[in-house]
Amino acid sequence: MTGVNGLTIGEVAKQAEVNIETLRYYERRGILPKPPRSRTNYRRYPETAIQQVRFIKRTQRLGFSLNEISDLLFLRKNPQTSRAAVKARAEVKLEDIEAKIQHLTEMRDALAHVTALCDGKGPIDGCPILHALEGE
Amino acid sequence: MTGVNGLTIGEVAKQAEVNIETLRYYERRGILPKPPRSRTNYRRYPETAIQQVRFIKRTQRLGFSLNEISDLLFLRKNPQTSRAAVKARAEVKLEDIEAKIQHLTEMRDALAHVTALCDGKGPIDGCPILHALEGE
DNA sequence: CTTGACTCCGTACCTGGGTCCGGGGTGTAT
DNA sequence: ATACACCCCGGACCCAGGTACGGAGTCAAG
Repeated sequence: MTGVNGLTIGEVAKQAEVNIETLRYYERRGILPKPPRSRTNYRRYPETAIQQVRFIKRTQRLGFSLNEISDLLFLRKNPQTSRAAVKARAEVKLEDIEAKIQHLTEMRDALAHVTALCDGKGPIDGCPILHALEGE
Repeated sequence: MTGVNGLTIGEVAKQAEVNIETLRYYERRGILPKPPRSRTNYRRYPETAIQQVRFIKRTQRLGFSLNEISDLLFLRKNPQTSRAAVKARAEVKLEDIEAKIQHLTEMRDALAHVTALCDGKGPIDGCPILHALEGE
């Protein structure tokens, strides 16, 4: 059954390291193309499906939501869209991520500062960490 | 009614730029302290509530869940703990934050890398960003 | 004293991203 | 031919984080 006829959903799931349900979910979401079916209605995926799923997962790990990913996939299907459009989306995401890093860094510095104020001794009352958090 | 008696829920919502329902939700979750009530059972928030809500929202945008935020708030809430315990909590959070920065930095670098491949010119066909995401 | 905006509460509903369930049909190795 | 793993589907469920609904009470202005 495996072979020239295509991959079963289970095989794709295993190769792409996702749950079978996730594949059916992506199909419902329109984010993964509907594969052809066998005579007995089994999904028969082309080999490329594995790469497509990995693409989705990888892109998700870069901080894109499934909606943003379908947006990217939609762009790719429209030959009249430009590379600039893709690049623009990537750049927006990049700025998102950079802003988060920036804020987290500020928070880390603030927390590190406050933590350093405390020698870890004494009662809660007058704890310099709590004092600093309250003022914030 | 506005003034020395405290802020209404609507005023706090407006100032902190959240939905009224969100404030009541936070209260149910125990993330926002229950404010005193007026004779007629209206919530009367102190001015500091606005800052508290903004703190929550800011921290959330940095990637902390509401549970983690209550954890952070727990630092200043628990009167039983010693300074050492507070300090320990703060240090764990510091590590959390550093891990998040690390993760985001990896995402940023990967995304910056693929983005840099593209000069933003030409048709989508052969777009190096999509190509990189597809193939790896 | 009425009107319209505001508040109360409980409960239901929504989005995102899945995951599981159950009753059925297949595929194949023994 | 029987067992057992695999697949089908619709729908329920999960967690997180809210939003909306609706009937009832309250407030402030005119």
